[in-house]
Amino acid sequence: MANPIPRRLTQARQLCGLSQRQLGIQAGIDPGSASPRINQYERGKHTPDYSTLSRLAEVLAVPVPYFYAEDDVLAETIRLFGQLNRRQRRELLDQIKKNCA
Amino acid sequence: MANPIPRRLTQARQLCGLSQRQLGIQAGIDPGSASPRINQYERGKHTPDYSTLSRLAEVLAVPVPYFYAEDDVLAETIRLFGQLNRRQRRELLDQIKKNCA
DNA sequence: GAACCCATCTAAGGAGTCCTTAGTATTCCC
DNA sequence: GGGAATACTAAGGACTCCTTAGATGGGTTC
Repeated sequence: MANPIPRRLTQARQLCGLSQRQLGIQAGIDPGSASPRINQYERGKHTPDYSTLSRLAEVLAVPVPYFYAEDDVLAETIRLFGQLNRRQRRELLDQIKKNCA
Repeated sequence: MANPIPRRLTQARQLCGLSQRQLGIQAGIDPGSASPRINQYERGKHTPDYSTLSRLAEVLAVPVPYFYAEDDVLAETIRLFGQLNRRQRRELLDQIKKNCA
């Protein structure tokens, strides 16, 4: 199975209407290397470490695990989870537990 | 924020009742280096690449994104999501969409 | 208690990956 | 054409990982 980061990163970035360079800069990457780095990530040439991924997630307003979801339904579930408040998250988890039992 | 992999990996491994070495071997790592590698992952000394993480996830029966969940509620949501069938997953996603709208 | 086994953990260095620099190609706008 | 923005790539020094070798502590058996 292929690393899902390239696809997820591109998806989320384009949804935010950012260029590769802009995304990198907003995530705190040196402006001189922001463009190649994000490009390398999106093309699967290299993989960002956790702290980089964490800052990218913050800029793109998605939870970090979103980048690692192969399954589209799981990816969307994770993305929307990030928009719920604490009570809604708990309620959601309780509901799944019922389905599993 | 700290990388959640160490904590999640330890949690999932212990739930399966495997030793660090056993987990590594079952994930296809060379038996001669399985023990130190898993230990380094669990202690946060090093980070596994995607293909390694993917094989660990398979052995431990969790989705890959589970390892990257900082939030405990999200972690449990992702873990249980992996145990649902396709229809249940769709239903779950539809439910979240209602909550978001 | 000593000899063994198992699990956890660590140091160190060769092997491998990433980040930076420098640059190309394409498009769009003036 | 000239300028600016975007996407993209090669190459090498900088950095991280994987492997090897071994230390530590807890059981168990003799």
